[in-house]
Amino acid sequence: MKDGKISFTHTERRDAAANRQRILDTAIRLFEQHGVEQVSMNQIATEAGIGPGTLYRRYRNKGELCLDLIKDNVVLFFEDIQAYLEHNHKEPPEQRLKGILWLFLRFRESKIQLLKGVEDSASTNRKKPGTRSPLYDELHGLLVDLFNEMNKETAAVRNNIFKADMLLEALKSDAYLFQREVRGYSLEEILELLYATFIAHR
Amino acid sequence: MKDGKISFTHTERRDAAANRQRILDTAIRLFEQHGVEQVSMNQIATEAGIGPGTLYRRYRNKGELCLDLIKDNVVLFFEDIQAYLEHNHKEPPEQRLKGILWLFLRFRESKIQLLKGVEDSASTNRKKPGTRSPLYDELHGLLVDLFNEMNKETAAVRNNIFKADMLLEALKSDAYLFQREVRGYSLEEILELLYATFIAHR
DNA sequence: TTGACAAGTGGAGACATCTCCGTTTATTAT
DNA sequence: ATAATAAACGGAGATGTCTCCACTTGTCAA
Repeated sequence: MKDGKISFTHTERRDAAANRQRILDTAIRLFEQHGVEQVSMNQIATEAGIGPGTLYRRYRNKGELCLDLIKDNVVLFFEDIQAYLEHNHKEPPEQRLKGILWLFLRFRESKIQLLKGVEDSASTNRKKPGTRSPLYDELHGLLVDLFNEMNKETAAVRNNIFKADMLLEALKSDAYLFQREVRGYSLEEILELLYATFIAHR
Repeated sequence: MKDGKISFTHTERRDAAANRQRILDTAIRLFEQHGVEQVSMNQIATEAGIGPGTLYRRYRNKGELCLDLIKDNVVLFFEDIQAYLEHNHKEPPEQRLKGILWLFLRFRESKIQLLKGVEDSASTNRKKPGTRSPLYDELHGLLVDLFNEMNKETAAVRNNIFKADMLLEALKSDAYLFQREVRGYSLEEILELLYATFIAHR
């Protein structure tokens, strides 16, 4: 066999793969050129030389397309977290939680437009009201574990699940951009404020 | 002069007022019949017997229409808060904060669809990224005052502004409905969890 | 090679939001 | 009354999301 292509063909036809690459390239170019929010799915389809139906066949909405564009970064992000936790497993959970928040804030900042794209169409477009992405669930699990480590009373688990939900709520595009642009805080200041609000609690 | 009508005319023509009432009646009927999310502005315009342009002339989007439908309730809600605070001004600030949260949760529950309508088009539709409604600012001010009362150190004001932002974030439709429908909590449970997360701290 | 079939395609069109602008109408000053 | 005028109107149409389905094309097995 030449390479992975043959087994790949079983799930994606070769012409389709080519189209997919053209979509991705076109989207990246247009997003960089005009900003994620300004670019419509129609525009992407037209510039990629395909019909709108073809585009929507692959990505059910703009959010899925955005997500595909950062999928690799998401994987790297979780690897970073893994590495960080291993290197710092002796630190107190408060510290490790803060470290994860910092990693997340930097990730969020680096992919700010695409993440907003993902969240926007997720909220407009969800069929099931409260469905969260696997990304959400994975982070949520990590946070809950750390909160549990901080407070060993089993009665607190419910509180910790809730607290993790609230913390993730605070990290959403809307809330984050509000702090960043209206309140005018820097990344570092937001980290401190999050720490004081959700972790320090003396 | 006959009465107040003349000065009123200066701000709203009589035929326009009639149309406005028809819009409101139609919207209420359709919202109750099909649910806020399912009803389009076009549908409202058609059923009210006016053109879409006329509807959009008065309400720049569905959110503004929803807001107009609960404006009276919002006023009542703030009066409730005022009365509550006056009757309980001797209680500790933690208690008063909890009381306000309870009033808010009940208000939110009673107008859940319309509030979601307001928030949805506010987030889709905002020209200025982080602009918050006056409703938001008013509540925010109340919360900050109570947090400040709980912690008199002036250095904490910044933290308290942030904490109030986070608390309001937690009370948004999205986060609230997630707790309600996915986590399966009752109003009372959400109140306790909010209290434990944002107020009790220690 | 070839035929069957699943995978992929494209574009018309259903619907929604929202704008633009020529036309109509209520009101007021004369 | 009537004319002037500002407010209100309505609907065509621009733009966007997303679906549907008749048609085309790769792939694989025979």
